Amino acid sequence: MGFQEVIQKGITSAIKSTGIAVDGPEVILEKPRMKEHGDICTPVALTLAKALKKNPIGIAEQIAESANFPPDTIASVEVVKPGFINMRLAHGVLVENIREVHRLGDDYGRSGLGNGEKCQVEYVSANPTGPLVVVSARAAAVGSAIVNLLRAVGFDAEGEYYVNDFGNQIEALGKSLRFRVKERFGRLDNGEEIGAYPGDYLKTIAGRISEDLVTEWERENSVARYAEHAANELLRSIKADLELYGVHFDNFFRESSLHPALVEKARTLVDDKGYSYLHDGALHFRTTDFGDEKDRVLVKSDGNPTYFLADIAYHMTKLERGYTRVIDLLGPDHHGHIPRMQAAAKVLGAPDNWFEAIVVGWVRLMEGNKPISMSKRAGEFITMRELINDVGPDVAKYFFLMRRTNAPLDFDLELARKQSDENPVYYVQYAHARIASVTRFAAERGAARLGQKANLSVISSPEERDLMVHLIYYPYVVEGAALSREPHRLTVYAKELASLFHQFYHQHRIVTGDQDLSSARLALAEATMQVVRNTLSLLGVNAPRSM
RNA sequence: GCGCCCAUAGCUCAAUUGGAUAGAGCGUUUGGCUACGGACCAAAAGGUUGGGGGUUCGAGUCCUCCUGGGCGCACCA
Repeated sequence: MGFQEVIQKGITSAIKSTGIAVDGPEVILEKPRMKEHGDICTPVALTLAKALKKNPIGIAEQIAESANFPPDTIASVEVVKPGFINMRLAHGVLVENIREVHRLGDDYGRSGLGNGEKCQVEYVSANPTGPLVVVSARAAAVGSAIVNLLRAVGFDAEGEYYVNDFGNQIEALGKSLRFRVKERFGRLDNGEEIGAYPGDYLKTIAGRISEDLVTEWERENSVARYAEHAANELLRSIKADLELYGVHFDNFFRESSLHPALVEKARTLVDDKGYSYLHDGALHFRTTDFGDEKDRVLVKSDGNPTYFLADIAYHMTKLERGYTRVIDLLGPDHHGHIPRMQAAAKVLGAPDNWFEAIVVGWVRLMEGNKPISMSKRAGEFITMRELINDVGPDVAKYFFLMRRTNAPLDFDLELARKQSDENPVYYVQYAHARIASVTRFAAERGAARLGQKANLSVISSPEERDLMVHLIYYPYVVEGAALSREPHRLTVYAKELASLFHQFYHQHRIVTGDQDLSSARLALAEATMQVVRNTLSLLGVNAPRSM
């Protein structure tokens, strides 16, 4: 049981034992914004005052007086102004937490909250019609961080990439590749145009196709060969880019594998539930019954299934595969899909809240304060690979994870390139490297082993205490970030942790002639290093021991 | 026109999901190492949270209207 649960229990039973309320509200604990307000506080008396129409201060005082906590957890309880109960943690609980960090190591911050529940995060899922661009880089960073977070709190989470290797866009891709191939061998017809995908990358792919193969494909007179080849080549390079970025998917699911059987099955399912109807020769899904603004087409009047129907089939497989919850990361231009997918989930028989959509906000690349213009149509855009080559995977990921996921993001390349104190990534990594360096120094002095058995009661300065308080909150930050799917909380936490360490380091020398003090401070520094590493690991960012 | 998202210090962003005096970094000004990493630390200045109204003990956060920006509103994916 964590320290918060212990406090919660103490307050809850105080509310009951004093007879303030038989069935009190959930005791919400918060970290006060200001240090003067203690280490932890609760506004529960304010909530109670509202319900009971009594004076909140009085209630708070009653709770404060009768609350019992295990020894060495709470040092002081104070009731202030409107009715807050502010508490100060005892040194013992902070010390015990440092030992906990050492004991658990990489597992500190992990929990079994999710009970091994099987869930899935689908992200990136960009069409294999070109290289990944920067918005996909953001989705990749966010998606993989969410998977890491869910695993950390005990969910059996998987990351999946849905490959749209079917349909009109792929056919258009085939045509464009065919153009590049004919261009290369000088076989272009008069007035022939490249079509939808004019980017140079198809030239590269065309350049690797042998003339024999081309002759064979031309004999079949089918763009399908070109399309299949292009999609496979592009998917291969997308996978390579993701590998370079350090983002690993558990599965790549191809849309083509849904056709035709599963797509047909999905259509039948909607039919059988009575939500489909024919209109103008096309089969429609009455998604308006579930709050969508208009009904959506499932089968076009030419007999071909829409993307939406395939997507229903895809989510049908997710349900069949036993995920109790699926989280889809959607591009900023796809937020309109949410209502129809919710409708689909209902008709598929999924439980409430089974389908969850997160919209990843736009990314605007900046060079200082000058936006970089990009046009996908003209084939001019900065790819994810170019971004990684420019600033490195760690910086790229960290920048994407600093902002709330659904908010638009300005990515300043000029700042990202800087290896200096202006760059927030290095600030955090520097703290880790600095501690690693100190431990090396301590080892030379033979002080390293002392850290393990340190008597932490000898440290008591404000800087040390602030650091310990921040460390004790880490598991709750992980939990909150996971449950709210907000990985950016981790970057905020990491920055604060690094800052508190730097303050401590600046104020106190760790390795001194005083062995007791040295080993105690070393134990604290090493615990900090461990938590920095755990945090960065969830973000998918390296924690270098030197830089 | 309808719907969704965004708007917080000069810039980039936080704000424990309705809590206390809205906080950091960068930039600006000023100061700080003869010992463990100066990619660091400290101090100052910087705000009508886009605007009006409402809900209540309490609003950046919730409801409403308005302004400005982005994106959707295909028998495309």
